[in-house]
Parts: sequence; structure tokens; C-alpha cells
Amino acid sequence: MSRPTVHDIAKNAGVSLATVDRVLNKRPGVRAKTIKRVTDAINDIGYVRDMAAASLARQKDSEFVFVVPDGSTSFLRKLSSVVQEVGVRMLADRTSVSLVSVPPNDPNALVSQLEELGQRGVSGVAIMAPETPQLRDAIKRLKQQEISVVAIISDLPSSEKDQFVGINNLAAGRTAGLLLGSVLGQEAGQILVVSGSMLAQDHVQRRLGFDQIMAEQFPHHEILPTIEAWDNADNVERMVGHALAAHQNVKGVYSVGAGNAGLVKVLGKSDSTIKVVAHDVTAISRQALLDDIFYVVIEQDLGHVVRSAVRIMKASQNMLEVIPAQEKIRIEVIVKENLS
Amino acid sequence: MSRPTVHDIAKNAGVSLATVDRVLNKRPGVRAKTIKRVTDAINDIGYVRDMAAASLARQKDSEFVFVVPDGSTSFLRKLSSVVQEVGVRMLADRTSVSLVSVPPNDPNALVSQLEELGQRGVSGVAIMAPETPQLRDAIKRLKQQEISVVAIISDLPSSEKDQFVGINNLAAGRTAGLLLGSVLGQEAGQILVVSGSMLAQDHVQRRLGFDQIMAEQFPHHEILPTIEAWDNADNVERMVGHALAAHQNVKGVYSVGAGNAGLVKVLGKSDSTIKVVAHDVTAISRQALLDDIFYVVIEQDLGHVVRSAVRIMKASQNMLEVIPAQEKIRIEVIVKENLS
DNA sequence: GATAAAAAGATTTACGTACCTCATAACTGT
DNA sequence: ACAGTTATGAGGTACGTAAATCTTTTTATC
Repeated sequence: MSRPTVHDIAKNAGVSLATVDRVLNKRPGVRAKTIKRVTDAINDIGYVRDMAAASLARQKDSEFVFVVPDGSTSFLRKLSSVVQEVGVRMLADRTSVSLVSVPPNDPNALVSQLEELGQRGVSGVAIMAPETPQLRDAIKRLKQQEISVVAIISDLPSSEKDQFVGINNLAAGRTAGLLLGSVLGQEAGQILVVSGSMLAQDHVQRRLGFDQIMAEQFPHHEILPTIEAWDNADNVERMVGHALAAHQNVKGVYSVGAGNAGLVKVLGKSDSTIKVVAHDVTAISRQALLDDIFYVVIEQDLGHVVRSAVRIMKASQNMLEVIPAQEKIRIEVIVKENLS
Repeated sequence: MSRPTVHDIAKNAGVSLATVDRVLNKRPGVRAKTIKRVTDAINDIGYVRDMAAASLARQKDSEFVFVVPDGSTSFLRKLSSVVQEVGVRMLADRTSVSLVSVPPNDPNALVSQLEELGQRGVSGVAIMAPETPQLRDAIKRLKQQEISVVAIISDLPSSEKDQFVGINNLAAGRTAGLLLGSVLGQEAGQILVVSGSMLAQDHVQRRLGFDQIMAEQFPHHEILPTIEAWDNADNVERMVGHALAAHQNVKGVYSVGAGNAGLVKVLGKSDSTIKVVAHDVTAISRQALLDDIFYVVIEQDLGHVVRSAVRIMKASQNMLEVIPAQEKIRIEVIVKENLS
């Protein structure tokens, strides 16, 4: 016999098609024991819902919007182009995907943008932003309108999001530390940590993880006070320059955030042997790897992040399950040799 | 206006629905200039084919089979369970995915299995096997029957496959070498390379890449003659044991293939400081990382490999495009700290 | 046992594409 | 101008589910 359909469920369970539909789509108006009859029949005949038919019948088109901070770091440019690319592909699935920028570090601007998206009736929102009380409330309102919400890149730990899509940044910091510590060997030295903002959840977690493992496994190195450079290349260049002048025994640098162009400028001119671990493969960091200025770049596949966020929002809309293994974003370790 | 359909194309191009269908599905019987009228109309109104409706209307169910060598290495067990898991998920897309084992290193057994699958009329085959002339011919015959063929894990360079799905093993070997060389520092030492089989394309490529980079960047280390242990743990244990007794200054080991249980046995009992780089996260290698016996494990996400192979075979069947960025399998670097 | 409410049945339409058949129109080369 | 060929038109059915409406049965409450 060929693939069983809803009609077969109805026949097998001795109920009508309408009841099967009510059960399948979790609509009200079915007694518990009838639900059981139906689900038993489903298991019995091995029914699997035909996704193609379902999404054809379900007329609704979905609109998903990525809300990210304004700015022109190469990371953000890359994210934007990835979202656009994924958007083109998703059209075939009656799904539009777009991106809007909001001024960074301006909770009110972010919130009013979210309100607007709520008004417009989008199906889901993917947010990259630091958590604030205002944002938490705005997300709560979105969820009340049955709009899916996912946090991307940087987690929103105490908001009512559907899920966080991004790497485990604590583990990323530990990985950075392990690799940097291993390559530096036994001889004592100083290590410089350059961060973006102490407000960004992802940066905080990375530093925490890095500090943990350095203290545990590489205590012979001195971790210098963290430089906070606001993801700005000029700041990085100036501040790292000063730090290197002030400290003669710096052997490693961990660059937690953006602004790597500044780091390359400082380290590139001297024929330095300082080992650098940074985040995110961009035009800058890619070249730095090729030039042996950076040793390792920790990466999260943005294409994966965006596709995953879309899949999760879509699943949330249609009450489907997600495949956890597929949605886990991996901490990738990029060296010169596996740079694709 | 809402989303354009085939009817809109027909109206806009001034042709019938049947002609639009012939163009869309590349069926014969349309003049070149009519094709142009239609494709112009498609671009004009921004038509995008509705995948859900298409695959519903296209009645055909697909069957994809993974053909892998028989054996009970944990790598193969993992692959098998991943295929099974993906198979369950794919049922919702009218797609069955299964796995068959064939005796390893037996070209004739492999070929007759492929013949049988061809008879059965499967839609696509994913093959993990070393390339032989017989296999090449068998693949050619499959392609003549319009059956999709992909190579997984180990490439089949000169066969008429649709695509290779797996990591770039040359780059993987180079990555292994870079990480091992970096952690060993400047002091001279000996390095042991343990391979599976010299016949497997993937192992050969890895060793080649490893040798390249050691010669280029870490010439102060002596690479000992490669141990060929046929992916067998007992062989590895015995042969590595002998090698370590014979050579007093071994500082690093590169394990190219399977049989890592043997390596762990040898290195685990002595409180050794030998740095080990291996391939594939399994129960064994995972524990070895946690116990600080292995320094790095190079990994390819098998879930990704299998899903990717299925997507590619499906695309080949339905004359769709693949998204190259999504199908690229990355060389993942796993250390204790980013072990998920 | 009457009444209202809840649960279930019956039936229908719609979604957008693939694919089929048969008829007719438009081109070929002679 | 002719037959022979190739292009195109017209119209239909099918896919499996969602969702809606309206009717009938069951259940709960008094």
C-alpha cells in the first residue's frame, strides 16, 4: 500500500476527517480519548504528514525580519549579505527574509522598531542586541502576538525568546585560551585581551571563558588589564600600540570583538612573533591569517546561523519540531590551512 | 498583487499554460524564441516556483541509499545512526533514506550491490569507497539510468559522480600538521604518523597534506616512517608500542584513520606528554580529549555530510540548484573546550 | 428528562504545480 | 500548394492537507 494519508487515519480511527485535522493541528474541540484514538491510528499505520501538501494548503506566507545594530564593521556587512542571500532562496518556500538596522546601544530605537514590526504583522523576528529591560518587555509583547522571536549571535538570557542561535561564547573563549596557551609554551609571558564592549553578552562570555582556562591551565602567563575598544579599528590601533609600548613581554593577544584592522596595523609593521587569536573570518582577519599575523580565528558560520534562525522561526510558526543537531552552531577553529 | 503563478506567466507571455510548463520543466517542443518570451515574462513579473506545490504535484517519491563499507569502527556506527536519523526526518518530504553495507575492499561485491540498486530503481546513491575501474564503470551505468550519484567522505576523482561531499582532506592534513607543529614548539623531536590504508583516497590526501606542511614550516622535526594499521585498534596498539620503544624522542602523533582505541591504550598508561592529533570525534576520541591524551581532533560533521548528500541528490533529481555555501563541509577543529 | 453546550461528522473548496491527452496552428522542405 | 513535421493551445485531473461551514450526536447540568 502506498503512503497513508489523513483519510487513512480517519478510516482507521473511525472518526471524521475534520476530527483528524483538529488533532493534527492541535485545534480545540476534541475529547482526550478521541485524541488518543487518532494518535494511536497515526502510530498504527505509520502516518507522516506530507510537508509539501501541508505548506501548500496552509496559505500563509511568512515574513521574517533580522534586526541588527547599525554599523559598518565587516562582520555586520557579511551578516547583511548572508541574510539577503538566504532571503532569495527562501522565496520558493513562500517566505520572505529581510534585515533592518537600528542605532546601536539605543534601546528605545530598537523597541520602537520591534513595535513597528509587530504592527506590520511579521511572522518572526531575529534579534542581535544586548539585553535591556525595555527589550525584554518588547519581546514579551511580540510573543503575545504569536510572533516568533530568536536571539542571534548574542544571547538574551532572560527574555522569552524561542531560542538562541549562535555559538556558546563561554566555550569559545575557553577554546581561544586553550589554543593560545598551547602555542605559547612553558615560558612565562604577558597576554593582551582586546574586547569590544562590556555590555555585549557575547563578548563578556568570551572573556570569562578565556580567563577561566588561563587561570586553570596556563597560570604562568600574566593577563594584562582588558582593553575596551568599542569594536573600532582606530581605537584598537591606538590602545594596543600604547599597551605594547608599556609592556615588554607580550607574547599573545586575544581579540574578542571587531576592529581587527587596527590590530593588524600595529602588529603587521613590526616583524612580531606575537601569537594572535581573534574572532570571525572577515576580509581583514582572512588576510591576517594568510600573512601569519593571526594564528587562529574562531568562527561561527553566519550562513548557518541565518538559515537556522529561519528554520526555527518557521518551525515555531507551524508547530513543527526542530532538529537540534542541525541547529547547533559550532565553534569553528580556523587556521591558515583550513581557511576555505 | 499577490505572488505570481504560472498562470500569470502565461498571461504575461501570451502563451498557454502548457507552454509555460514545457519551458519551466525543460520539456522539448518549444521554439527558442518562445522560450525567451516565457523566461522574459518570468523575470518580468518576478515569478518564483512554489516548491511545496511543485513537490506535491510531482508524485514521485524518492529513495536514496548510502552504500558504505561493512565494519564496526565507531566511525561507521556513527555514520549508520546518522543516516537512520536523517531518514526518519526525510519521510515528511516523501523521501526514504537508507544504508547498506558491503564488504570492504571487494570491488565486485560493491559493484553488484550497485547493480541491484539500479534494478530496484532507486533515485540516488551515496557511495563511500575507494575508487576502482569496476566502480567507475558501475557509476557510469547508474548515471545512464538517471540515478544521482555522490561520493561521500572519500572522493572518487575520476568517476562521473554528481558531487563529492566531504572535507578537503589535503587541507585537513595540513591543518593537523600546523596545529601539531605549533604546539610542539622549536625543540627538535620525532613525529609518528599512523594511517589506516594507503588505498583510501582520504587517508592518502591527509598524509600528503601533513607531510607538505611539516616540510615547509616545521623541518626541525623528524617524521618517522608511516605505520599502516588498517584501521584496526589492536594493530595500532602493537605497532605504536613497538615504534615508541624504538624511538626515544617521539613528541607528536598524527592518527590519520581509525583504531584510536589502540592509541589511547598505549599512550594512556604512561603519563606521556606526547601531543596527539587525530580524526573524527567518536566515543573513544572524545574521552581521549577529555583525558588530555589527545590535543586536537579533526572532525567533519557527519550529520551535515548526510543531509548535504541527500539535498544534492534530490536537487539533481528535480533539476534544482544547490546552494554551494550550504553544502560545503568544513574542516572542524575540536579541542577539549569546544567539544559539544 | 429537558436543555444547552461541547464534540464530532460530513462535505466542500482551495492551494500551485506537474503531467497527460487531444486538437489545432504554425512552420518546414519540396 | 502540398504533406509532413513541429509548436502551441485548451482543458483537465491529481497530489495531500488546511480550513471553513453546517449538521448531527454525545455529554453535562439541572
